[in-house]
Amino acid sequence: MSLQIFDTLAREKREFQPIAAEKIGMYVCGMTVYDRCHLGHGRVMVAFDAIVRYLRFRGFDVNYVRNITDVDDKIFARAAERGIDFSELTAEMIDAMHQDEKRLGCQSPNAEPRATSNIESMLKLIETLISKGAAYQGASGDVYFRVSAFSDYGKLNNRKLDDMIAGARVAVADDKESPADFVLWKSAKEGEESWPSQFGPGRPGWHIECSAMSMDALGETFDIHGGGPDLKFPHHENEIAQSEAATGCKFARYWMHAGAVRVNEEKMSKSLGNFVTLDTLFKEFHPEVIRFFLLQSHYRSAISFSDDALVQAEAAYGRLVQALPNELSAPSSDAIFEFQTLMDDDFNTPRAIALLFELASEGSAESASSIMAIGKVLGLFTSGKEAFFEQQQALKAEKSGLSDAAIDALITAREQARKDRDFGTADKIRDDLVAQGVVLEDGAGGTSWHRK
RNA sequence: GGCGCGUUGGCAGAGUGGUUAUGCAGCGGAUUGCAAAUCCGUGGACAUCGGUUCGAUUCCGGUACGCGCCUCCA
Repeated sequence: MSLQIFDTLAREKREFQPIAAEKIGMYVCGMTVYDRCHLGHGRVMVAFDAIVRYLRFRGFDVNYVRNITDVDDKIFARAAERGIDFSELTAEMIDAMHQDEKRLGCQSPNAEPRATSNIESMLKLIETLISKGAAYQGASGDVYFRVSAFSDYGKLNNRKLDDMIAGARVAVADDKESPADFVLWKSAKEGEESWPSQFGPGRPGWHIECSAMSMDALGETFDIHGGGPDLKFPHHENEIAQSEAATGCKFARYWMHAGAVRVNEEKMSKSLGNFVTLDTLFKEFHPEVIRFFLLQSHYRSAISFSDDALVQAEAAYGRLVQALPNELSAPSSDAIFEFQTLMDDDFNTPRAIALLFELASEGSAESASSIMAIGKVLGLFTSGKEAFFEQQQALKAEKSGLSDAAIDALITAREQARKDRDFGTADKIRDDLVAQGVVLEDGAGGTSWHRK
């Protein structure tokens, strides 16, 4: 049985064969830390976290590297707006990102190289590119990558250079040889944050950091390079050009891209302003529900976000948590085998989740343990059965105007009415509670309740 | 204009050349004072037009609609 991965560059599923038998080097483009993460960021984090977890379950020793872009115009602009130093802003956002990630049940990457700590390495790479004729310094002092020096330019996105220039919306700098050339080193203007270099004070262009840091961490050629859907072009195309032009070697062997999160048929994005931050969502829904919602779609498909979709996911996930075993025993080897078959086909998490439901309806102790075992590989059920429901109830209680004590008092009143066979009053109390999101359950041992 | 993706039942979302996806919701039943929860059962789909085929939702081609990238964005 072999693992198939859809490779963006090949535009088809390919059998996965790592460079070294048991080891995988994987680099994923991370966040530019100038603002809080939104659901689109969350999707990339969760998708690659599930992939890494599965690869590890599959026996691979994965070295998962995800960068932090902490040099960028948007960062400087936001810091200036807030009147703080840019490093203060990035420290705050990095911290927030780590919290969001943790709540989503993601394991930390093995390394998180930061652009500001790797400028030396980028300058070395730029130097190499210049010496090979693949880069040049313009009159403005900016250093550009010479796209014409890399004949494979456009291979990731299946584009021809001529077509790109023809429809160019690229800002044309006067000192560029070609509009498609992109900046490697940006010379500093008066008052801008800058780092010293042989090209004069300035800061790195966006793409060069990923080439430098990924190759530093994983070597000139490594196994998997991933990222969000909007990085395919130009970011990843440019990474390939820079890296391969510098080393003469193949850069990443498999390219993986997550699909977009959509809102009303449109991509969730900063520029459209239609994004929801994870932070906001966590106030409405348990983080595990968000993760489950994300995993319910295949990592490459577009996923439609709506409040209703999350409510559906919440109901579905709750059923699975309910089916979790009270005492863990050995999972069914058949179930585990099936899970592996499904995931081996380009990480089919929606199908794996369907398997979870099939196991839930079996209802045996073994199937319950299988749910737990499989869920663990997907990074689900991390809170455990009781804690999950407790946390979820606490979340809902916070939004509710009705205190636990008030609910208990109403239930006591209803109990009395029921004893008096005054079902009209009893039902009225119950209906009022339902209207306020409180559901009663009359059991043998009395009435229990939960918030919905 | 270039490159690419999608269109599956009320909604979400997999997959397959001929056989049940799965979930949420709905409906019927068991249960309940009535409910809730649970359990059992159940209806409902493959945008459109052609082609290939014994047979296509699944392969090929056209059409329509939607979406993404081509500028910062995960």
